[in-house]
Amino acid sequence: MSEAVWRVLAARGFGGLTLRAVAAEMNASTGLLTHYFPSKKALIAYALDVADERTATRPQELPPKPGMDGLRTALTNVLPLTPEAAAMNRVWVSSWDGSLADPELGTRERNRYEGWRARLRPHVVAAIDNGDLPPETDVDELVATVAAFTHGIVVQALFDPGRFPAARQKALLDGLLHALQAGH
Amino acid sequence: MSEAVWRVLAARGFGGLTLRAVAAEMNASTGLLTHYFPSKKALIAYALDVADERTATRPQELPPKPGMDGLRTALTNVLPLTPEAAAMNRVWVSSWDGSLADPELGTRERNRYEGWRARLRPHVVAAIDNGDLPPETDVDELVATVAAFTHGIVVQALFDPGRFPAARQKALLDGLLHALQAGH
DNA sequence: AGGTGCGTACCGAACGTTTGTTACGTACTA
DNA sequence: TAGTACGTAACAAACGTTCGGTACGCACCT
Repeated sequence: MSEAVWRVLAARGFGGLTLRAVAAEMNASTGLLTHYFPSKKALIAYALDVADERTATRPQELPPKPGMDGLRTALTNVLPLTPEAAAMNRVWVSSWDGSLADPELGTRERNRYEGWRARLRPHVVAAIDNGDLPPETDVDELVATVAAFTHGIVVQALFDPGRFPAARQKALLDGLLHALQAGH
Repeated sequence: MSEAVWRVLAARGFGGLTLRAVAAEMNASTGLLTHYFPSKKALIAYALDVADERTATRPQELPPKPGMDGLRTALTNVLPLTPEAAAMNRVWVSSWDGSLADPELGTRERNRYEGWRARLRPHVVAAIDNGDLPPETDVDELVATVAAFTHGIVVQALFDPGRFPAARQKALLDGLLHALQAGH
């Protein structure tokens, strides 16, 4: 079931997520879908769950050590460096259309962002403790900054993969982190 | 006509852009719409034109002087600091769903990004000439970086306006630009 | 000057398709 | 027997698209 939903998501985005598309993808009837989902909104919610889970369990590079390197790794793991990672990012970006229109989904996306920033926070704190970042650094501001930068690179890379190959994405991230260190 | 299209876009996003919605918005029939647009894709293309024009002619703060201040102004003008600017950004973000699914629209969005970066470029060059940025700065990398950061702030602010009020958005931008100067 | 022809602008209705949803039937299981 | 797990069929609504018809204006002809 989650497999079929994900395949539809990857192929057509959230805008192309329909009961029949999912049913066809698993060679089943629409009755099966309505049996498990009382409404379309429930299907969308489940699709977001699927995306959440695929995001959480995706292959990730483990942070080598706390601090700046850990932060770099955490952000690198988000970038569309592989076709699979690109597909995942495409799904999330495509979800923003509906999330901006529906307040309920908007709240969910806001919480998702909040969770991501919360997961980034310890790395920044460790980087400060390590002396990689100046002690007077405002943690929340820096977290929001690197999160913004990373998603900005994601979007640009999705629309122009030729101009933003994996190597450049990583170089851009390195450049930003280096600049933020300020006292190297 | 462009007024009606824009109202639909602002209220329901690109996902909610239908012939009937536009027709209703201008108290006309669907026949009028099909008279001017041979297909739905033509309507979408026109809607993107409308969005492009509203973006180009939106009220902007003029760059006080070339260099870092000019770059800051150019980026500030993009941020969703007012309800109108937020509506405009919402429309653009909502357009990404379709642009990721349709190759033709994808190319168009890629070119739009390219144009934006090209417009940012002179400011970066001037900043280097002024000594605001180190002479060894890679212009294209820095342009991509500030563009990424800005759009990343846009998305976060759209989903969490409470946590990203205008003052914080500007403070975050200032913080980034300050960090990029590196030799103050 | 006045009729005629024709392209443009638009309406209103209908078409076929796709959508989400509902209802009903059937098989299996406990 | 009761309940879960589906399939099949139909539904109304909304969609993009097509089409016949009307009104208007401008050129042309006599």
